[in-house]
Amino acid sequence: MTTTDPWVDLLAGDRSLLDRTSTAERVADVLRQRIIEGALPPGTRLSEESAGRALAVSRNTLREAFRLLVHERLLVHEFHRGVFVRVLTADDVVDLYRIRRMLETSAVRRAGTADAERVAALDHAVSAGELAAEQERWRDVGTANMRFHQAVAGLACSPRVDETMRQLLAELRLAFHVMSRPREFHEPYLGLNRDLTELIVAGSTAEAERRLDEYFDAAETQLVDAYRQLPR
Amino acid sequence: MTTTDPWVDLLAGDRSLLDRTSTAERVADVLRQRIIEGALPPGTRLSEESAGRALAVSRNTLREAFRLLVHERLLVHEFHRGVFVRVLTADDVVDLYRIRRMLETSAVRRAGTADAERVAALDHAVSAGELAAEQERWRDVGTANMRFHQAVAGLACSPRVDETMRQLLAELRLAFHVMSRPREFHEPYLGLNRDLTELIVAGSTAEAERRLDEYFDAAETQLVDAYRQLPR
DNA sequence: GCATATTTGTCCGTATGTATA
DNA sequence: CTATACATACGGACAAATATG
Repeated sequence: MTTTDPWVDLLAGDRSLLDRTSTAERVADVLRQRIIEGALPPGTRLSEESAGRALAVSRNTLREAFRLLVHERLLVHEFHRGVFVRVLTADDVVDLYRIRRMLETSAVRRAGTADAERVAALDHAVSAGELAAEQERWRDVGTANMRFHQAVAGLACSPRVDETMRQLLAELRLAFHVMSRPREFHEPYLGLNRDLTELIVAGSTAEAERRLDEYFDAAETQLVDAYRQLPR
Repeated sequence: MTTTDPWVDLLAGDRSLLDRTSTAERVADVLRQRIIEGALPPGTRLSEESAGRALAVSRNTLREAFRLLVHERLLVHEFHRGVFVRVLTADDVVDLYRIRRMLETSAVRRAGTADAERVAALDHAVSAGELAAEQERWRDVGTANMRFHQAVAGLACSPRVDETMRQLLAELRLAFHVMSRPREFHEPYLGLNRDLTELIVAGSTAEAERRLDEYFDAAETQLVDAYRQLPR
C-alpha cells in the first residue's frame, strides 16, 4: 500500500462506554463517509487484511461492515475476490434518476401535509448552497444540493422515504466522483432550488412539481451524456 | 442437524461446487422465506447458537446473515440482547402505505413506457389470484395480490424500484401475519385489480392512477383500523 | 500451462461485557 | 446481588479460489 494512509482511525475514541452501536456499524459509518466524500474512489479494492489492520478491527467484524455497505450498493462483493467501491454504469445513473423523480415529485405533490420544520429544511439547504457558491466552495455546493433534494423527499413525511433517499443520494455521489467539474454540475441549479422552495412555501405544489420534473429532464440528460463520454 | 425443528436444511445440498453465492446469503434467503411465510412470526427470537446449530453454520456466518435481514427491516437487532423478527407498529403500516402509494401511483403514471412483458405480468398476477380465490386458497390470494402490486411497481421499469418494492412487501407481510382472516383482507381487491389491469392495458393511465389512489385510501384505513384493535 | 503466493470463505476457541432470572 | 446465559469481538486455523511469477 501507500505511505499516506487513506484510513483514519475514528474508532479509537471511546470504544465501550454506554456505546449502543456495534463496532461493525461504526466501521461501516467510517467507510461510508470515506466513500461518499471520494477518499475511496469507485473501483478501489478494500482488502480485508489491510483495511482491518488500519481500522484496528478483526476480519470478522470488518466483513460484517462490508456486508452492510454491499447492501447499500456502495460496495460490490465479488466472490473469492474481495469487495470494491462500486463503479456505476450509465444505466445505473439513469435508474437513480428514475426513482428519484418518482419519490421527489410525489413528495412535492403531498407537500401540503408537511409541517413547517420540513419546509424550513428546504430553505436551509438552499441558503447553505448559496453561501458556499459565494465563497466558491463548489464541493460544498454539491453537498448542499444533495441536502436540498433530501429535504424535498422529506416533504413526504416518511421515515422510509427518507432512508431510501439517503441511500440513493449516497449512491449518486459515486457517479459525481468519476466526473470532474463540480462547479458546472451544481451551480446552475442554485436558482432553480430557490424558485422551487418559494413555490412550495407559497403552496403552489402543482407548479413546483412541474418545475421539478423539468429539472430532472435537464439534469439527467446532462449527467448521462457526460457520463457516457468517460473513458471505459 | 436435528430432526424436528422449525428450520429446514436447504443449505446441505451442494455446498461448494460452482456455487457463486456465499453461505451467509443462502442463510439469509432461508430465514427471509421463513419469515415472510409466517413460520417465524413477529417477535420470535433468533438465538445465534440454536439457529446456527440448526442451519449448520458457524456463528460468524449467521451473524452476517442477520445483518442482511436487519438491513431489510425484517429483523431488529437489540444490542447485546439478540435479533428478533420485527414487530410492526401501526405507524410502520401507515408509513409502508405512504411509500407504496408514491411508488405505485408514479409507476402507473409512467406505464406508457413499459414493455408488453411488464404489462402482461399484471394480468398473470390477477389471473393467479382469481384462480386461487375460486379454490378458496386465501393465503395464495394474498400472495397473488402482492405479486400484482409488485407488477404495478414494475411498470416503472426500474431495478431499484423493483428491489425497494420487494422489501416493502416483505415487510408488509409482517403486518398481515399478526392479523387473522386473510380472506377478508384480500378477496375484495380481486375485482379492483382486474379493473386496474384493464385500464392500464387500454392506456387509461390517468384513470388507473386515480382508482389506485382510492384503493390505497380504503386499504390503508381498513388495515390500520384492524391493526390498532389488536392486543398489545 | 504450471507452480506458488496471496486472499478470501468458513469455522472454532476464548475472553469480555451485558442483560436477566 | 449473584449467577447464569448469551452477545460481542478477537485471533487462529485450514480449505478453496484467485492472482502472480
